[in-house]
Amino acid sequence: MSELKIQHLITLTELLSKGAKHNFISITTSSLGKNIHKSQQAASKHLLELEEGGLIQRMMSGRKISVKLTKKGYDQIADMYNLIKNSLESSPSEIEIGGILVSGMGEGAYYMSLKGYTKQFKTKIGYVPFPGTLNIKIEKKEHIESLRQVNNMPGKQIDGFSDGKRTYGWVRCYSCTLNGKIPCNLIFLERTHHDLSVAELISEFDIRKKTGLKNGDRITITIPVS
Amino acid sequence: MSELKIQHLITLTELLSKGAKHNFISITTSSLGKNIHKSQQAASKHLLELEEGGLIQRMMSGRKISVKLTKKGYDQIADMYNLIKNSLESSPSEIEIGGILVSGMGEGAYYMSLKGYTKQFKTKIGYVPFPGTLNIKIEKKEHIESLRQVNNMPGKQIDGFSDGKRTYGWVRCYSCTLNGKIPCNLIFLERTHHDLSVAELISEFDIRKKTGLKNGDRITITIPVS
DNA sequence: ATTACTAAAACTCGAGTAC
DNA sequence: TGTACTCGAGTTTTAGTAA
Repeated sequence: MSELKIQHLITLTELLSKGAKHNFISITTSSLGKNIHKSQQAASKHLLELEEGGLIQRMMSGRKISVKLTKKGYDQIADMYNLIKNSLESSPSEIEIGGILVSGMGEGAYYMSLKGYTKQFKTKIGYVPFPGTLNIKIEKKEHIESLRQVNNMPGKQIDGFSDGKRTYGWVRCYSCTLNGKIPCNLIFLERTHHDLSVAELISEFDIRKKTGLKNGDRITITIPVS
Repeated sequence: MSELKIQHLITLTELLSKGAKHNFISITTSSLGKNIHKSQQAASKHLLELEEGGLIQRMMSGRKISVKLTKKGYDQIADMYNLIKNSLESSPSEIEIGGILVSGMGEGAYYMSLKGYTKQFKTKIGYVPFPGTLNIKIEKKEHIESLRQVNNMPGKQIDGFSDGKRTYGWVRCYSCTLNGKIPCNLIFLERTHHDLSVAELISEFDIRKKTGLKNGDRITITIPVS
């Protein structure tokens, strides 16, 4: 992880951005200090230390200083660059939420079968869900937080409607997979907007039947993230 | 340049590489400490400070800690990444050397016209140089250093030869431009290997005639770098 | 105007330790 | 085991200042 003192990285980067890779650049310690948000004295010391460490080549020219990175100095920056780059790239772009299968309120099945919803499901998520939702009890605080995060992401919105007697709220869908393989949709309902300790899943088929999952089984939901 | 304390960047990067961008990851302060080459106490403090700065979201789960980067935390890393990236990329890949045109030793003209050299010039740099070299007096210490750097780079080697009476040393050529436009070659001669306060240029044409440059004029040589 | 020294203030770290 | 406090030692930064 580099025996490079980290504060010097900023200084090196500043010099590099001024073009100090191949040519000597002429600077003053106070301008450098200003740019790295340190005092003139600190900048002067950094330069001295960088030279001592063989990271820069430093010459006095008149009252100013001429500096150029050495190969070692350049390599240090390149190393740090690659370290961050790898961290950024190896970062998986999925949210994982674990929970326990519980029995849902039977009413879900009824609502989801209403014509006002099914027409939209067909066009927006590509299928009419099997009647009935899969309820997942989320136990870990951090998974509830993750669910909150999903809730703040834009999803596929199924609009609410009214049949004259009453109104039915919107449903927001997030494509996801159950236990890494079963495709389904995580849904948020307008009416239960507040409760994030239970996640509801819908799927084209009867998941309980297809997978043999029973209440009390631990499951994992994986939601892809942009 | 970020009000982010730099030492925390390492911690953030470590968390990110463990996948803390989208999901809470479960860690102990001592394992984190080990990874960032700091003590358990330092790791604990860093986490506390990162949370305070709004860079991570932190939850106790049992005896361990669950951590996730916030948008702000992620942005900080991305910012630093882009900063370094820009520095690395905006870095011009040329060496610039300034100097003053002086009269060369007339002998240069003679040597460069020898068959043993001209044949090689034709094949290696594409032309037979105008007889006579252009001598540039380098005044700034840092430009002499730059010249030394060029001298350490691999160039196009014109081999020495012998005509039976005496031997002629090698010549090394570096394609460059004079004052940003005139194409020419910077040459190093075996016999003057040591003196880097004068640079010698050769060109296909008579530069003095073509440009009207006279002794005492300030000129700039630009040498492209891999 | 510069650089860079000294001394003191401000930080950061880790050992010891409480919980 | 865990986290995270206090406190002393070491390090870094800055103010003041010499050259």
